[in-house]
Amino acid sequence: MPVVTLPDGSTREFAKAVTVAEVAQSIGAGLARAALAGKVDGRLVDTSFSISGDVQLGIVTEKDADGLEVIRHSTAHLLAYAVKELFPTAQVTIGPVIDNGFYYDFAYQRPFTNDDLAAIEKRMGELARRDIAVHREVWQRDAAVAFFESIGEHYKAELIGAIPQNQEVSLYRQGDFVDLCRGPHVPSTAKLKVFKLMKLAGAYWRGDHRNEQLQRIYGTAWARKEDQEAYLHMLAEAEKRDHRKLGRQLDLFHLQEESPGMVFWHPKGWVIWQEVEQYMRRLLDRNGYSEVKTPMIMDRSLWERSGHWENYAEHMFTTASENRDYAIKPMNCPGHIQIFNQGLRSYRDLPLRLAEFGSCHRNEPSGALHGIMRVRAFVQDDAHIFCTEAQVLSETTAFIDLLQEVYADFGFDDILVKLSTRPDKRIGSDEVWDRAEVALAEGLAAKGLSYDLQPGEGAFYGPKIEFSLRDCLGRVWQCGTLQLDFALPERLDAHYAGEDNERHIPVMLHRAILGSLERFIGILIEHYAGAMPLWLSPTQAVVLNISEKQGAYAAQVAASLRHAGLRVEADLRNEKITYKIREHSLNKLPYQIVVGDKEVAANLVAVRTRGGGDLGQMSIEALTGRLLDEVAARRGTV
RNA sequence: GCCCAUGUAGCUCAGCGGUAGAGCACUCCCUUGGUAAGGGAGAGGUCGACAGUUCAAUUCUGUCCAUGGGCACCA
Repeated sequence: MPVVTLPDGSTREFAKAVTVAEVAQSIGAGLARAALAGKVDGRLVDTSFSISGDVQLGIVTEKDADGLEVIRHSTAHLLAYAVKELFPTAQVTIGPVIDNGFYYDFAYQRPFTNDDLAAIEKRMGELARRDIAVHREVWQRDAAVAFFESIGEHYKAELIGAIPQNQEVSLYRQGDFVDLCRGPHVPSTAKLKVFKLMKLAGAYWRGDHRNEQLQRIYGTAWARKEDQEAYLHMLAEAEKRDHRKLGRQLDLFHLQEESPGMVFWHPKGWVIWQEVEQYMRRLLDRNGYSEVKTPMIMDRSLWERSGHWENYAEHMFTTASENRDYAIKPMNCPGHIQIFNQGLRSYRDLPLRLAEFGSCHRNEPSGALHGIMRVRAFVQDDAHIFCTEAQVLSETTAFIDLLQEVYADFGFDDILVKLSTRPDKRIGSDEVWDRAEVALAEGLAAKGLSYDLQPGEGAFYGPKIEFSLRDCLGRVWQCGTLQLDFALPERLDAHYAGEDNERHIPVMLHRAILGSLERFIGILIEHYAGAMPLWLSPTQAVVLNISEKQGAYAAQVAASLRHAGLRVEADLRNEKITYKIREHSLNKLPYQIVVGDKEVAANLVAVRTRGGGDLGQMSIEALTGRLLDEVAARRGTV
């Protein structure tokens, strides 16, 4: 006599065991048609799931997040089904749900082509329209292994073989296609209406680069056609904002073959850089940091002592001279410890905060490079705080305050936090790691920040907190970091005299807010789609004369604004005003100052914003005040 | 580093076994025009690099380099 309690609190009693589908049918035919899965006591199940006892039940439809998940998962299976029909010798592996869709990895004797992709998508559509029922079957593990081996699916057999023996496994069957899967799945392929295969890629079996490479097919799937269209539109928007495209269009920087992963900053791009750097410099100064500069090249022995040579030699650029081997610094910390080590330090010097806009080089794998976001030469807004263990908490909270101020000033308000703990490859004892991990967690707790725990993702010398920004397209970028290090100061012989007149080893905090300036500027470009807030705009205003007669006045207006400290150009070219406005608008120039005979006569200017807003006529003084206020407030310009 | 794709004028791209084309940008001339493209003329390319096949290679093949999408990596 199962009693089913529905989400609204109402109950239904059945004379015997019923399936989720039958419960849905008892509520209404519409709901029965819409049912994709059920949620029984919090667990997602198929609509064919049989309820024999008293349960809480929710009918999952495409309106639920769970329903979308089921659709995507089932679409991944539909993809595998289509591939097996078209390429019977392809072997299936795994096909999980990811953000916005799914993928499925296959092993096949030749690479799939884009033509194959189109054929597969077409077949998926045909299979979906055939309304093929999806059945769940429960097998004994060993029988399942034997079955998949017998049909030549060795990867599946390996996966099932890893499941504990005597455990039952569930298989899903649709038509001729059978796959191992925990489920649940939609009851029929006809529920899968909105999907699109996106791209082909290579991926290692089980995510390990020592294994063979499989072929991954990515797809997107949605409950409603409008949702998919919105998603595809978002992708198109993201492409328009691509910092590589905008960097070229706006003449900010370029990259070229001769120095892969290293940026040539053009004058306009360098203005943005300098604004960012000077802003950070002022803020660090106000927050008790001392700026330093350390050598780019240091003897190999120093990197051996720091442990970097052992752990990262293959990713360091090296050079040699007069029988000495050097490394080009991949990071600034050993250099900062050299400064700390000069002279005898006292506990009274702590905390000592050494900051550097540190130019680093790392020989990143060629496949990792990505525009100016992932490069081989970069500058970090790096600093190292030498302190006592007792000071870690206050330094952590002060750092978080500073970081939040910076992100807010750049226009980011959605910040994600992750705490990464000890990796397998590490230096330092477990007791030290225990203390380090606790200290960071306490700092986060003190600021009331919630975070994701990433076990095993810490640096080799200590745990870390990572701060990521979510931009206006919802994409996440890791920028800030705070890394606790109990190991490196000891390795490089840093110590101070304590109040007890004993020798102590300081704790070191590695920290950055922007991360690399290259990457951060790339993020800014994409976040603002190139239309930077006024304070960061390479050219803040351009003065346009309507005809040659006003040339001298236009030049004088531009000079006056420049004198006030603004970055202003005069465009006196022999072109129509519409032509100039179009060009400067495309270049995302914040303010366009138009002067014609009327403005000259009245000693005024006509002001237009880059979004097309007409601010009308005003005096040069009024305009100057307005622009300076906007710069000071770090506001965005429409 | 691995898989796949791509590399033609400053940019975006077309083309093709008989050594190249468009649009925009650029230069000059005409035009002096009031809020997103006025008109005309001109200049510009060892078709990523190096080999090979061929009477002939930008085109076909191979190797390398770079870029793009993923994977792996990211101190």
